[in-house]
Amino acid sequence: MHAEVSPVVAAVWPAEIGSIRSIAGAPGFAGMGSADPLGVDGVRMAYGRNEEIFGEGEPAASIHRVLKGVVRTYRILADGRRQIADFFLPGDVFGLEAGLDHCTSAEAVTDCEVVAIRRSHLAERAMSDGAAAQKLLALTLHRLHRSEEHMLVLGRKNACERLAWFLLDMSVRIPAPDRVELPMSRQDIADFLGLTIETVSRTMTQLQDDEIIELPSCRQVLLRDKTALLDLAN
Amino acid sequence: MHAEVSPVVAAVWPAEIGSIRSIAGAPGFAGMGSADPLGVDGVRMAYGRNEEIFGEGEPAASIHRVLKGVVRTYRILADGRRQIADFFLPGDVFGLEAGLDHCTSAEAVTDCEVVAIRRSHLAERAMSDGAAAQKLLALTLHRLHRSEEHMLVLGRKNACERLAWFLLDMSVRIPAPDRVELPMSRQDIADFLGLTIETVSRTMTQLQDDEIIELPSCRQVLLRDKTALLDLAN
DNA sequence: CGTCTCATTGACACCCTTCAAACGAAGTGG
DNA sequence: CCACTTCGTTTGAAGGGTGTCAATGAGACG
Repeated sequence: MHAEVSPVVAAVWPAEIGSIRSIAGAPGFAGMGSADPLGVDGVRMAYGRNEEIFGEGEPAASIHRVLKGVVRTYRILADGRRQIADFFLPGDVFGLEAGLDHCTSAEAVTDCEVVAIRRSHLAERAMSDGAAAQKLLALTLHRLHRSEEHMLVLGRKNACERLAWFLLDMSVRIPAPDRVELPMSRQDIADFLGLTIETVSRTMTQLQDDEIIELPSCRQVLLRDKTALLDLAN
Repeated sequence: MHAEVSPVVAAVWPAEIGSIRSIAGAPGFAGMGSADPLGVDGVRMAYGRNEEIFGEGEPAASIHRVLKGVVRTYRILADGRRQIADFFLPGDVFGLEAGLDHCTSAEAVTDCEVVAIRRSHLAERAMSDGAAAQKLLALTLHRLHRSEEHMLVLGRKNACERLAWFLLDMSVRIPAPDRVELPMSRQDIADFLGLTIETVSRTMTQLQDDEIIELPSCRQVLLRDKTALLDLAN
């Protein structure tokens, strides 16, 4: 949405730097990035809340791994309807693309830091190192698996089931056994689950009325009855 | 895209053979499999209409490539709701899994032939041959791309837009410029698009009434006004 | 011709969306 | 410290798009 590029840093890596807000404190900012689990060096970057990390149609020169914070990837239709493909938590990789360009956009849900890993470097490495290639494939397959589950949710589940699935998924990924601190807004949840913000809100309070969850605040969810949630989520 | 079928075929592995109907005519039924574009030998198999190729939960020992016919992969909920993940045409690869087991089921939409390629062989090959690994990754990324587009359709498009998108997609993949011979039933289309069979049927006739398509028979669709379709599909 | 399967059409209900307003929390300035 | 604004969330009322249930129609096959 609003990518403020620092004039100082932009000179170094013009196309790759987001806002430098959080990165300012980071020590080794002028050298190479940290070596990713994939075995390739990357460039560390920071983004403010709602800042765009990359946009649909831009050349996909890098894949990204979340270090801190939460990221969303999404596609939008001409009239503004948005479908969030997924939320990415620390450790997760996003921005995997089949073609040369990004076919989804990515934004920071919260202030966050990510490593951008050049595809060219990655390809080079993967070509010679079978284990690295396998890791990359495993990541992609995992994404595919999640996508297919998401499709089932979007195509065949009702609002209540969708939300139950979402909350359970978040509680597994956060991970905090039965107290989930949602990093995203109701609008994000709605666009992730193929619903409207009103339906998400209504369904949340319904689950609370049924004593399945509890909402101390709108970002905090206590999973009171996980069995019921699992039952709903199928 | 289209894999050419070698006349030489398939070792006899009882556990892996579907119906032998179509295979019966094949001559070299006891030899090695044909070399797949991925560079690994596979076992050729044939399946009759609606026959299961693999089921959710079964060990995923192989990935599959369609040689002839059409395949669907899907997931089902406990109460029978089904979401078809995709249809696979000749040349397409399906059965890519992140874990050890299949998390989707696969069935023959029409009588079909597929090659089953052992994951162990593939992994072995990919470990030493960087180009093979890259091909496999590209296939998986392509699947991911389609999944994410499908998610947008399921989460954010109405019945008319979904059907328009589906028909255009089929017309590209078949490929017959503006006469599409649908290989699948209305129920399959419904379960692919997250609709009911009745809604699919009604929407089809609505598109016909609007002179956007024409339905000589229920399996044959003439795309009269592709511009209108593209407009609907976004 | 009868049967079976699949597709189409109709009537009605309901879940979710839309539109609108009220509410609450957080931040700002007086 | 308290108005005031702003943003996000919740709640309400009404309407519409799809689903559900049921009946009819159309091919395929024996």
